Amino acid sequence: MAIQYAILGFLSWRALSGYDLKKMFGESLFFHWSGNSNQIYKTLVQLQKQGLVTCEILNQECGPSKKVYTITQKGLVELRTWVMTSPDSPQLRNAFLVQLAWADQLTPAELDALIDTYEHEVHMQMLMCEEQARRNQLTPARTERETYLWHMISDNWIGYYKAELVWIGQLKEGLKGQSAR
Amino acid sequence: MAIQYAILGFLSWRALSGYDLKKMFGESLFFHWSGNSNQIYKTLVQLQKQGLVTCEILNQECGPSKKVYTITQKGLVELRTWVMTSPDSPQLRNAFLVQLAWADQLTPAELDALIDTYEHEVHMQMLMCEEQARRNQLTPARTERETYLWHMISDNWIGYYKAELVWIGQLKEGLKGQSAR
DNA sequence: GTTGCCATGTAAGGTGTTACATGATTTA
DNA sequence: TAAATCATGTAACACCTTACATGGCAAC
Repeated sequence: MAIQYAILGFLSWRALSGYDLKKMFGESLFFHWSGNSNQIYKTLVQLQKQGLVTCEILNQECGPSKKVYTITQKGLVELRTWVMTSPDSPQLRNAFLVQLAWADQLTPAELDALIDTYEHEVHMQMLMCEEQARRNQLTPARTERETYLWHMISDNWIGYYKAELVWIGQLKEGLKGQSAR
Repeated sequence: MAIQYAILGFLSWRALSGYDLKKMFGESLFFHWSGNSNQIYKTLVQLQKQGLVTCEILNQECGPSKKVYTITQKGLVELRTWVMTSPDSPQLRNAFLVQLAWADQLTPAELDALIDTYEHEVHMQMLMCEEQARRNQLTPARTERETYLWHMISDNWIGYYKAELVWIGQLKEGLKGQSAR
């Protein structure tokens, strides 16, 4: 999908350093990148080469100097163009479903344990998402519409986890019914 | 996540050639890999080196000869071990949500068009999933429980797309309400 | 004086993709 | 004879990850 557009997006909000972006990606659950320096610093250099961002070195009084990146007009156009491209359908990568596909060799107890572990994992993830949505930091809110959009993005994630938990419930029920026979 | 376990899984069902696996991954929506030769043939060689599969060259009367891979006892143990590992929480990679995060610079009409495109994409994907679940080919059904598990896997995917469509509906409603103000 | 945060960067490797190369056989 | 299918494989590269290197400054 390319992290470059996510970076351009954040820079369209405000000027940021590589370190700022690193933290943002590291903390955000909604932007799924890990926030590793390698990718971010390299991408920033590349964006600068393409003329999509400019870089200003800021010598701070306290702490080391940093490079603050600002999006250019060209960068804004590039971002806008990308935002308008036809979205791909989302790609789910749920390793658990692959595990489940070959889980028939497990005993009923082992399978139950596996599902419980997954349930717990999903539940935790949901709580973290809700917490992050509640704290609502590092989200631009320049217009009422933008606030709404970001709210709906959180909603999408939380809704997914909720639906997943419901599905897990059905799965367990079904297996209970099966072993009773 | 590693395609190797998905391959081991299929081989635990029946002996297959690289070409068979390539087709399976290419056709299956539930196993998200593209099914490119590079990955599959290399992985098979690697699995053979590890002693998890054995290879038999089959000279067919009609058509070119092929290498048929069979899972070993060691391979079955390896697969079982992996299936029992603690599942990670699923990772959603929905580029559309990232587009939406920076979509406030679009006009209402442009945003509507973007959402409509996504809705169409998701709808198509759902139909394809349903169709594949209905055809129900290339799914092992060695026990009643395995049949049930594979049914629930389809269900998970289809449920996701359905939930996504509901969410899109809410998103559109919300935007309508917003622009009315 | 060691831990932790700010800040930038590199090295190495994992995982997956598209595109291409090769060659035989079947079908239109 | 041109195309599609069967069958195996390589090359190049995109994207992302963990781990490491460097250095200053702050706090305890």
